[in-house]
Amino acid sequence: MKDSPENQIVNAILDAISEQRLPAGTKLGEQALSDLFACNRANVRRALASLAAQQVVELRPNRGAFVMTPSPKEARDIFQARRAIERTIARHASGQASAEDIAFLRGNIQEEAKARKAGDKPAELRASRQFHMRIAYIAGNLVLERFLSELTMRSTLILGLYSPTGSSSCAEDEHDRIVDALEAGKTDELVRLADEHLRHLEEGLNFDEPPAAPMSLREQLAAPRKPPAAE
Amino acid sequence: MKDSPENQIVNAILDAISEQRLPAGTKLGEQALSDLFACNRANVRRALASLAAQQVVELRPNRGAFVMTPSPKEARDIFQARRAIERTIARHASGQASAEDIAFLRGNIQEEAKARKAGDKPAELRASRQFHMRIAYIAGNLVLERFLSELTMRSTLILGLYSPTGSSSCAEDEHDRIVDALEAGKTDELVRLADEHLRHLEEGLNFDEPPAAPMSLREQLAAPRKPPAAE
DNA sequence: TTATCATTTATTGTTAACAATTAATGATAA
DNA sequence: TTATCATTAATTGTTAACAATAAATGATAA
Repeated sequence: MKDSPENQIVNAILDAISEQRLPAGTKLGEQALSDLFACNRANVRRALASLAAQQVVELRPNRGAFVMTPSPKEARDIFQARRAIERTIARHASGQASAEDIAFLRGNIQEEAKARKAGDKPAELRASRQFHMRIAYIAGNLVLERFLSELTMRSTLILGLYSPTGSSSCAEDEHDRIVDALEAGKTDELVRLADEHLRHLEEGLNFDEPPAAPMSLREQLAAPRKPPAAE
Repeated sequence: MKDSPENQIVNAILDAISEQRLPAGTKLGEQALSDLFACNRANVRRALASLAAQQVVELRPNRGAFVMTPSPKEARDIFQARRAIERTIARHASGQASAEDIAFLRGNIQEEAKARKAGDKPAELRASRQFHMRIAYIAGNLVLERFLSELTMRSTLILGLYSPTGSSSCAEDEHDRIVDALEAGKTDELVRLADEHLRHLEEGLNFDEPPAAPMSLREQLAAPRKPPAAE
């Protein structure tokens, strides 16, 4: 029941990105990946080609693969697309949730709150993403589910780049009300809540400051120490 | 200014599918492709991996790559997603079209009509697809544009499988009215027209009969001649 | 004939070696 | 010291040969 090496790599990278362990701009060397997953470079290359097709990885010729760095314009497009898709998902999920679905979502909200209190950002992001993806699952449209999966992934990169540390995640009371509306089958309200929820998330972004650090291992280690004299 | 071999292959296959020259289920052999595009198999494999990530090609382990054969359920999901995305696109394109855009669209409608009369199905499909994609371009959201590109591609495969030959394309008068509403900036009407247009397209599908032919070169050549005796 | 099985053929999957390109290092000159 | 340039190292891109798997063919037996 084991996955192909290619899928393993793809999923590992997607997981890492969705938990912000892999920041935008990180180089994904072929050698490093083939060592890590104990496979040949051919598999690594196919995995990177897949990720590039999903716009999660950027492939620069003769330079290698890098985690995509979304521009402000891309960020706007992505959130606009998310609203369109999640509104549709909300409309089709409304009243379709099973008892298990509702239980999962309520548990998920608590899990996210706990992670936030504990300062465990990866767990918080993972929970938040699972919340949105579960509703997509309830809606029962695999195409929209896949699109949303890609968009949440890229959203995480955007939050990592343009979020003033802290406002990066969803407001939990909004998730609460979404589940209420979903369970009650109040379609119009659910759609409105989903739309507003995403608008709030987008409003928390700040594109004025530079996109943080492009980074490389060397720079990450060289940055902390300040110049001894001068200023 | 030439593309990488990988992009060449990807674009050639996408073009062929979008004009129904490559029907669903067609095998895409690595050797055949590397011969055709005068490149090594490594490039072919990356191209196929990209196409698989876009759900346009199915990758069966140890069997090879095949043009995706959408199931009825997938067909429904795809058209549902298309409506959601094209409605959003219509809303954002409304009133944003330049004079060139309008001229292109009107010219495109004539082109499609001409191709239909001439019985040139590939040209008709190409024109129809360009119509939808141009409106996506006007809307100015690259993410939605890419999603729609994928969905129109898969729609073409669906039409090839489940369309009772003839009703396979868009009604041209609908395209006409869409351009009118787009030019006039009548947003609500435009969105309604776009939605109805896609519903009509979907209503023309017939899932009762078997998905046509799975086919292989040999079967295609063997089928026409009937058994001489017996029955 | 029909069905089953071994053999052959073709295709995909894997690996390693080599070439080409780019980044990094260190030397030289202003 | 700073800038420029040649040299070196590392990484990506390409190619070919080999192994593994599945399909096609043909032979054998019922």
